[in-house]
Amino acid sequence: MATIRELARYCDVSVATVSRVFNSPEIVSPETRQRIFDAATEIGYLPNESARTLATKKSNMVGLVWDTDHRRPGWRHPFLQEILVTLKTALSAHGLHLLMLSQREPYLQAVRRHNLDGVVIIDNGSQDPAVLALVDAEIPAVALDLRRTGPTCTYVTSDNAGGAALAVRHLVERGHRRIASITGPLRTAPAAERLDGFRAALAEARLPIDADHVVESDFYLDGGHTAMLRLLAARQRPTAVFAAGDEMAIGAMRAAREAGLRIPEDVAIVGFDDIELAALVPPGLTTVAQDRAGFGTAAARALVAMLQSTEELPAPTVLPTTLIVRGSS
Amino acid sequence: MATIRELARYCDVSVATVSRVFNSPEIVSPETRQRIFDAATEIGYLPNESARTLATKKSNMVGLVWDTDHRRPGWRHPFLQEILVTLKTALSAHGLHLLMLSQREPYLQAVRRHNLDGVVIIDNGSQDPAVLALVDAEIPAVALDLRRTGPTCTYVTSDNAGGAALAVRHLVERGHRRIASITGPLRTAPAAERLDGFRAALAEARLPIDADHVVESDFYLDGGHTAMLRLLAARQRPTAVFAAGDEMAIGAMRAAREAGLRIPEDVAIVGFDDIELAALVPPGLTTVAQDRAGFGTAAARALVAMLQSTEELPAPTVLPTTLIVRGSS
DNA sequence: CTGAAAGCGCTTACAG
DNA sequence: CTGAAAGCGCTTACAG
Repeated sequence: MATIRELARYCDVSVATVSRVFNSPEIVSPETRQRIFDAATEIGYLPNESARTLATKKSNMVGLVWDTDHRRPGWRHPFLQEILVTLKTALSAHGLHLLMLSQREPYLQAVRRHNLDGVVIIDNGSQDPAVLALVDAEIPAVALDLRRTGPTCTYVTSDNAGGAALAVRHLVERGHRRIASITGPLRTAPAAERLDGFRAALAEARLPIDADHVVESDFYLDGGHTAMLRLLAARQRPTAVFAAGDEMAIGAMRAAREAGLRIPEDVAIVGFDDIELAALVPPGLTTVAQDRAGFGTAAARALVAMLQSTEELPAPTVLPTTLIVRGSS
Repeated sequence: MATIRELARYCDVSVATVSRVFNSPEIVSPETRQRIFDAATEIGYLPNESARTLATKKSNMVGLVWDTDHRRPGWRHPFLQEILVTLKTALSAHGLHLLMLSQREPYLQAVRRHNLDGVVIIDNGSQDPAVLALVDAEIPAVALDLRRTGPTCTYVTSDNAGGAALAVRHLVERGHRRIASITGPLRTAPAAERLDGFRAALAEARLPIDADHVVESDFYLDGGHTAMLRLLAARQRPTAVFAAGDEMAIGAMRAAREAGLRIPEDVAIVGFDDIELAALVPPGLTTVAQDRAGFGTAAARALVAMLQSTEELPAPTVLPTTLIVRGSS
């Protein structure tokens, strides 16, 4: 590994000039600039990032906060992979790398030790104090699926309420008047917002909400199954169910089928997320699709904007949702 | 952010002593050690990683090589999330962080610029020269699902051949004699190995392999569907199909059903991976389960071993597979 | 067990 | 447009 000193000597210039060639090429004369670039590739010079970070306090790395043990180990984000791919790609375009933060150490410590430029927070619904510490410390941060703002914190989320309303309006159009909902854990923003959208759309249609017809669940398949059992046992059985996540919706479908009900004739079901399975499980799950690629690119855009200017905080991004009608409704 | 100098002055010792307290606590006297530790938390001192890396040439970061654009954008690893979670957790326990490497720059360059201690390579089946460069450069590396070794490179993989054999023997026991296979892309190690296992198990049972009965596909659902169409059109229609990936198996089931065949009566199907969907798609897909958590933990173990001693290269890890019998066979 | 000092490889005012 | 020099915050032989 050649160092800046070696390259400087090789080109018979000072290290300052070499440094400038890599950092502000425009301020050095075209000839020497080119000569240094050529020599750099010739002798295989690469600027050492640790040294740069030490000198500049900027690491060109952003931390990824992604709490993995909090929920049950098998927890699967509906589209974590897409988020990572799009985030990584979009950040790369700005020379930023993603560092996955360990949970064995407070995130804020890791941010400081590594001079991270910012963080992306994938929420898991926990009110993690380590995450709050990050926001309080005014680290540039963008949260996903977590409506948190601060002087240096913005967020990107789906239009959860709007998506839920889409689902409900669709059911209303199909003639349903007794519509129930299986919610996610209401401490999580997406679950709470989808419930809000559900309520708002029913109010809009002037339909009452039976207290028995809202069951809080956990976003998982078995949870949806259990919740559906409760709905089927309600005094007034709903004719349609909006499950705020596809896994729960599929669990609910299973419960309905086990109870001898036909889908959608006896009970219609609509989910949320549009996971791969939704298209595959007969008769096809009607669901609300999120903009999977949007999360990563919007998060990267917001973060880069914050890093480039501390002047104005980027506005939160609310990604549109779309209804996908399949056989279950 | 307090620096080592400030902490040293605060404790009235030299910076060397402070450094020792954090790096080899045993060589400093218990009293001053404790005094320095206490003062560190008191004034909020955290060692600066860039400075440490610059001085030691070790970054405590390992690169994650994960090619995301090579395949189609929507490509989903059957259990990428588990790999990331287990890898991250296991590496954290050794104070190592995971840096997701950008593809805009040759991996080797990033490794050098950031002084990465090693890399974990999640293969995507491409013969990526950037990956080979890593191995040639003798960077400590562990490859997943890619049988590559070198002076500083080992791997972890499932017992793909053994798993395929499990599937075939099961079908043979069920009385099948015309068994076909839908393979993954044969340039990938898992696909090639599963085909080997398929062949070996048929030979073991003294069953012939019809040339028409091996169709190369792509690990995806639609690919499995197309491949199954070809198998159903074979002169001798197979009575059982081993699809070397669950997505393909599910595509094959769909094709069979569309052709009016009953599963498993008219045609039995066995997959590989045990994705979540396998249990959910009626009548349940018999499949070969991999040790999902094993990849990450084994990879971390191997890498840590390499980092601790350059003496002996850890042997490759071959994770056992298990047959999970469901309704499709 | 502890300290003084050199060195890791950069960047960036400050001069010229 | 370029260079000399200080500084970023650590670690680690070398002495003692």
